[in-house]
Amino acid sequence: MSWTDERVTLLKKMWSEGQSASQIAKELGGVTRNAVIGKVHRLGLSNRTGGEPAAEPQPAPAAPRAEPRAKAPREEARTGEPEPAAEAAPQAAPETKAASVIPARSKIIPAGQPLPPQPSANEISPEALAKVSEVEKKAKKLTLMELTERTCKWPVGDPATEDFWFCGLPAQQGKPYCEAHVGVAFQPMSSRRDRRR
DNA sequence: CCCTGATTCGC
DNA sequence: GCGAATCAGG
Repeated sequence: MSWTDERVTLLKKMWSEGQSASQIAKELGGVTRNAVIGKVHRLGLSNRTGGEPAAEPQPAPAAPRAEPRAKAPREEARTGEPEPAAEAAPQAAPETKAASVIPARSKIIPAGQPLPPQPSANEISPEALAKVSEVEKKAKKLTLMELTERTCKWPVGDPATEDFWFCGLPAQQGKPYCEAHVGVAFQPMSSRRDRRR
């Protein structure tokens, strides 16, 4: 496979959307994530800050090459790159209609089984809920059959309707949900403290 | 172990 | 230019 115009276009699109190199590679087919990453760099869009070039001055003009080639171990010397890479999380809206985001508890729960924990809104941190609502937009919306060992199995919607799917985003290693859903699924004891009953 | 991107360098 | 191998990190 070669980097045709449309393949590059798709690459750019997905990369700017925040898709991972491996996801892009799968989508494109015929290439590995390494190929994707390599291309991304050659295209000069390694900096995912969609907008600006983030002008990065070239401080150190490559120092003298002590020992040239040779099978010697890689030179880890990074001439210079303070770049804190602004990880500005677009948390924004604190109160994102979170409530509607919680997986609806159907009235027809079979014999009460493994449905994921479905805490009530009032006992989850607003941040976590906000995160969930954000993530939901990017959810893969998988069907039961499409879930795998490593996809988020958080259910969304009412199982009794067509509007039901599973998150499907990459799950946290060892956990059944993606980062965002792990956040609302597993809470520290402290938060459910005075919930005596 | 799973995954991520970054870099090098023979091709 | 390409991308496997490798590195570094979560």
